[in-house]
Amino acid sequence: MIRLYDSATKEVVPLEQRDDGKVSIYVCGPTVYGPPHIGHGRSVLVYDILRRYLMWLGLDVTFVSNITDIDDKIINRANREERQWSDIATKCESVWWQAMDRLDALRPDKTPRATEYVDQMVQLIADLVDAGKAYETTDGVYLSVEEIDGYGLLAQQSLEDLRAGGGERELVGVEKRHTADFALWKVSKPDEPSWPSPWGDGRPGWHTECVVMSLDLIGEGFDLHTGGLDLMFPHHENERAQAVALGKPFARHWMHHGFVELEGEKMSKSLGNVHNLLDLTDEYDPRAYRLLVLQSHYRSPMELTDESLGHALAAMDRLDAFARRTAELDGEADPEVLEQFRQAMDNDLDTAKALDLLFRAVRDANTALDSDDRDAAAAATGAAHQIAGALGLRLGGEEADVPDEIMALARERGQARTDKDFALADSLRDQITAAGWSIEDSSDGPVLTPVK
RNA sequence: GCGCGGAUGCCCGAGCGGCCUAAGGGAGUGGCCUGCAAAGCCAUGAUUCGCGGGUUCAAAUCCCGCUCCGCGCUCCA
Repeated sequence: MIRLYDSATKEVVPLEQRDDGKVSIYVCGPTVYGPPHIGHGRSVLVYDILRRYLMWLGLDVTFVSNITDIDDKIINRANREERQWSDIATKCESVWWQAMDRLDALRPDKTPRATEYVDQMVQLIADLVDAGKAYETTDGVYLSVEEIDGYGLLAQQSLEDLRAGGGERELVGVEKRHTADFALWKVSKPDEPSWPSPWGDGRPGWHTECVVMSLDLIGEGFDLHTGGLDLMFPHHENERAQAVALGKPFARHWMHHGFVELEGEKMSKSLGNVHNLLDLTDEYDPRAYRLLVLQSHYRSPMELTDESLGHALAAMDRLDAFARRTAELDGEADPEVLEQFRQAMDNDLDTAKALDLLFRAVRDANTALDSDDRDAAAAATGAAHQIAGALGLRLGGEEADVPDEIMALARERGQARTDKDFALADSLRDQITAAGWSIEDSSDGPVLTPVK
C-alpha cells in the first residue's frame, strides 16, 4: 500500500482506505479572483500525479476539488473594477480550467462551487451554534476554538502560542472570545452579495466551505485531504475543527506540498514576482514544468528558473526522441522495472526515483536497439511508457504534419546523398533547418521534426 | 519572538546511520557511430554533502551550537 507523509502525525504512514479499492481525495481548489500562478501549477501537478498513479495501481479514485467563487478578494476586486463579483468569478474560473488543461491535468470528478452550497453551510453553522461550539456577534458567527479537542494539531502549536502570534493580526471580529476564533458566517455590508441566514444576511466563511463540500461529496472519514503548506493553518485546522465540533470523522490523512521559489524568494502576490501560469505555458512546453515537479520531492521547496525550465525542455527532447525511435516496438513491460517504480512511488511519492527509473529504461532501450536486441528494447520501452503514463508525462508530442515543400526538400536531399553530392545535401539541410524543421537520418530513413 | 522545514557537483535535484569510492536530468569535455551532422551509446566529473563541535566500530544521514534561506503564527497553492 502507498505510504505518505501525514501532516497531522508527521510520519510516513500507509494511506489507509475507508473503502477497499477506493480512494477519496479532496483538494483545496482556487479562489477565483485572478489568474493562476506557477505555484497553483505545482499544486495541480502534484495531485494530478498522485491521482494518476493511484489509478494506474487500479484503485477507484474519487477526486474532488472545489472552486471558491465567493470571497472577500473577489468582492474587493469587483468593487475596484466596478464589475459584478459573479462576472469575475466566472471569468477567472474559465481561465483556471484553461491553465489546468494546458498542464494536462485530469479534470476533477467533481468541482463544487461554494455558492452552490450556501444552504448546507448555513445548516452546518446552525448545528455548531446549537451544539454550543459557535457564538453570534454583531458581525457574524464565530467558532470557539477553545471548545475544540486537539485544536492546533496541524498548526503544531499550542493555542497559547497561537495567541501570542506575530502581532500584525487584523483587528476584525473585535467581539471574538479568542483571537484564534474564526468566522463561520460574515454579515454583509449593504451592496455586498449576500444570502439569508438566521444571523442576518451574509456569506459563509472560507473555512466552512470546504468542510461542507468535502463531507457532502465524499462523506465522513474520507481518505485524504490535500493542499499547499500554507493551508495547513489556519484553513485546514479550522475545517477540521468544525467537523470535530460536530463529532464527524473528517480526513483520515493530510498531505501538504511545498512552495515554488524564484531565486530563493517565495513567490507570492505581495512580492510582485508572480509568474502567470498561462504565460509559463505559452513560453514553455507545459510538460517541462511537469518534469521539474516530478524531479523534486513534493514536500521540498522547488526552485524555478528559466535555466531549470530550459534543462527540463532538453530532457523532454530526449524523451521525445526516444518515443519516436521506439514507436514501432511493442512488447510487455519489464515487470522488474515496474516493481521498482511501484516501490519508489509507494514510498511517499518518490517521483525523483521514478524519473531515474524512466531515464534508465530509456537508456536501456536505446542500448538494446543499438545492438539490435529488439526484445530487450521492447521490454524497456514498455516499462518507460508505463511509468511515463502513470506520471502523466506524454511522450513523443504530437505527430507533426510535414508540409509538402519540406517533404520535397527532404526527398531532394535524399537523392543528393545517394548521388554523393554532399554539398547539395548540406545546403538542402540548411534550407530545411531555416524553415524550422530538423532532419535526422535514421536507419529507417529521414525523420523530420519541427523545432520548437 | 514562538513553531516547522531546508542548505548536496558548473546548474537542477535524489539519498536521510554501513549497499555512498553520493542517483537521475541538464550543461561541458573526450571517444564510438555518421559522407558530415543529428539522434544514440561509452567514458569523464563532488577524496565530498552550509560552518564548528559531539555521539558511533561506522554520519551527507543522529545530537548540540552558529550562519543563511523558506514556510506558518494574517488573505495565500
